[in-house]
Amino acid sequence: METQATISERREGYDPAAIEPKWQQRWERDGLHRARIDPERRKHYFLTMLPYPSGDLHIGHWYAMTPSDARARYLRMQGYNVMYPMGFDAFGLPAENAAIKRNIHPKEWTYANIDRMRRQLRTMGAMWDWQREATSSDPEYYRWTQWFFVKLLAHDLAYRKHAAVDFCPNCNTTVAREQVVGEARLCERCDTPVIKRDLNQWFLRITRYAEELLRFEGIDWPERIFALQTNWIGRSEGAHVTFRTEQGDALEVFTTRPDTLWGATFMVLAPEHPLVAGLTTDGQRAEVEAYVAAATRQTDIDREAAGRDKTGVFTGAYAVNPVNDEKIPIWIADYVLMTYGTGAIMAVPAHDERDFAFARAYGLTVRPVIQPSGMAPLDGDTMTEAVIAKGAMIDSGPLTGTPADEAVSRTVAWLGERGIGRAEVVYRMRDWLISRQRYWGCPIPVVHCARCGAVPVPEEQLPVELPDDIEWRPTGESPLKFHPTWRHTACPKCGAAAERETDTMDTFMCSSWYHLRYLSPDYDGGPFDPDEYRYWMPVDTYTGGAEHATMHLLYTRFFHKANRDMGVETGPEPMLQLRNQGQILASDGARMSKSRGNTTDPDELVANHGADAVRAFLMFGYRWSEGGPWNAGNIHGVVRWLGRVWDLVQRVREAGGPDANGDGAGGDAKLVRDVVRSTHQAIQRVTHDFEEFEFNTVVSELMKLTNAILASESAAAAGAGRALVGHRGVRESVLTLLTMMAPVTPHLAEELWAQLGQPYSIHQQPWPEADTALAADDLITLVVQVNGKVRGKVEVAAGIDEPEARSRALALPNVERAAGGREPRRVIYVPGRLVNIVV
RNA sequence: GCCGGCGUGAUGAAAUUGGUAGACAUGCCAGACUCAAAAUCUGGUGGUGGCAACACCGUCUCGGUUCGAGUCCGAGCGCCGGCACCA
Repeated sequence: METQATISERREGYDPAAIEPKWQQRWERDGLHRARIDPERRKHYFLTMLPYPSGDLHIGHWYAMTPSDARARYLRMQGYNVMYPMGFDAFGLPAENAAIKRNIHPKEWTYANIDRMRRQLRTMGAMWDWQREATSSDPEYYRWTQWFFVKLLAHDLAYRKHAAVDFCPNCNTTVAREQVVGEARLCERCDTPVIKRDLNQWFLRITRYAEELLRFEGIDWPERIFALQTNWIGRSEGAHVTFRTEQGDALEVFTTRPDTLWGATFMVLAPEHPLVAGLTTDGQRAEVEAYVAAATRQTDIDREAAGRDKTGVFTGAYAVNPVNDEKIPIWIADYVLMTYGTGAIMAVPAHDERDFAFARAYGLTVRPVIQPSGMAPLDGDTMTEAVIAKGAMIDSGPLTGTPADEAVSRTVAWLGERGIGRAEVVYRMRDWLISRQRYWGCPIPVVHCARCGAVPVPEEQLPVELPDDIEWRPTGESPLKFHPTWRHTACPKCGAAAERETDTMDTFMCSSWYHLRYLSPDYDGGPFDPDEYRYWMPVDTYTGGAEHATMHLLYTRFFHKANRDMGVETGPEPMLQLRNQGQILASDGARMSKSRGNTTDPDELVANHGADAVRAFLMFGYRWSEGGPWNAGNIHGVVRWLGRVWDLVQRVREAGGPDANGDGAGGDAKLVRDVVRSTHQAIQRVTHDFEEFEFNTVVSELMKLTNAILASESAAAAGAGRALVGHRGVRESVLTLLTMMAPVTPHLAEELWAQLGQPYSIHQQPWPEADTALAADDLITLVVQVNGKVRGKVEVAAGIDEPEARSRALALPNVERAAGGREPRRVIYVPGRLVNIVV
């Protein structure tokens, strides 16, 4: 760090600490970043995921935001009317934990952090329109979060139910299924294993949108996100089949293999299945009750661990298989989950691994009803594993002999005709649990009335505000519950004394619509101003981390679709293009964390090198989509580059005005021509790379252009000793270089632009257009291969024709030697690229 | 088990449609400037052999297609991420 600090400090002139705040203030004063509706211009809503105000901006924020900013700036120079807003996802646990630990109010903690982070964010020199800032913990904001909730409730998209839910004992609150991570079932926030609790909680019916959420047409998002969301939603096609118990109760099951129905030799219910108690015979009751009790006590980790020995108990009851009226025993076992399908299965041990293991463990019949081709005839008594492969149906009553490719469809049709079953699609995704037993969140606007039940707070009474005076007790219940007065209110419907809901909402609820609040953060006639909505929505580009794939990114799509169906929004999707950046890791490859002490402080980097260097380095040093370990040394490259650009511009100034040296003559003319060509080639590549989010090559092309100008300059100096930079073409190239640098290093570009007497602001200049003719090479290097191996190169005129290229290639001594006097059998000529001589 | 992604110098990484592998940088080596160092500038830098011209090898491995493969196809290995007793 110490050695790097000296680089920019000692360079004469270029002092980022002086120029950066100067321009930031000027841009702000001039409202350069204000985004206003302008029907005459193409709009572009560029959105970056908003930060949680944890206290300090870290390098990850810079990595996510400054390349995004560069691209937003690029688009503005391309002529788009760009809106680039910023805000804070300000509700959440850390504030409350700080309150408990340090006795500071969450509100105070949060807003102090926001002030601090806003200051830090400004040092990035990003083009955020701060007048569109929104903070989710402001009552003016969460009024509308509540408004959405009430709407969802009115449209039956929110409901309350008593259920076994995931509870984090460390965060002291329930969490959504999406917020439980991995096989170990850890809390997404704090890595504590979650436990099950039976609670009355609020859910949003995201499952109603499962099918639509699987369709990604018309949105340009990474395939990876589609895969993650598709996995998460977990669609399964199969059939719903109604069995009957001997007593006549319907026993519903879902199966993906209706073609194996004739092989069902027993049934299995989840221990929690509502029919268990009624079905169990007196003889089996004690055993069944003991098993149910044991299953209830177990955690999901134990219960859902694959590969574990199967256990279960016979209920004493029998079911009737509707396809053949066969009587089969009903068991209970914890490998069947109450939360998926119907909580009951038909067991086909011959064709399902789990059922097979269970059947062998308890001596139940295994009956093959599918015979895959090319496999020896299956024998239920001797087979050692289930046969999953599809095959022709055997031993299946009227459908015996149905070939593999028709087995499922014909069975489903057959079931339908008899009213026994129908095709069904089942999803793994669950409804979104939004209740949180915490204080620092958006209150759920519901009043519980003894007579009227759960009554939504009327729109005109919103927001239901959080009380400031609150005590924290780590009880696992909402602190709001212990407030002396807050929860007592009158039922909005009947006026009787009633109690407020004391749980608050999942903060993902707040962030599901923040892009709408940015449209008009001060609007109070609705969550957003419809005029702003019509102009700006949908979001054109969205950038942020892929870790939100099955949480925020899924929730926000759901929210949008629900809003559309409720008449609040329009269009199929909220965000058209999504790009994910990777993560900056510590230099040892581990995740950066304050507790590990391996973080990189962006403020310090800015103090040492300036924001422009940090921005440029973060773009240059990584594939943006990948990220990687922090490497402090590599920033030297961009620091040096910026210094060279600065020095170059000083020499251009010294050389005088635009016409100081005209266009040059003689040897200089060629050098000027080289510079111009490099410039137009750079425009082509930089433009392409900005479009593709390839920021590392954006910067490397800009460096290359700088190097090309410097190389021509020193060649001229070595020749005639004149200053090449005085030529109009070179001066224009330098201006073009600055223009293309403007999105990457906005302060330096603006400063040097001004120093060259150009009109303020460089950020309002049009993006340069490449002239194909000027970009064209007049000399090209042809690679000459013999039998596909490079044996030489020739410099030729760009317009060379094939016979000429061929004879030039064959004339090379090394080529002659490699050919060894043999006659060419074939010559492949790729114009502008190579000549391959096959002998 | 299923579904994604990735694998290139000492390091970060480049490489339109298959067409000079390693652009642009970092680091390192040498030189210039300096009393010296830093900074800056110049040159070199994939491996092996050779004074050199040059040759051979080289993009995780093996095989294939092709005049030509980092890129396409097949099989495999390794790492990372997601899902998973999901019927």
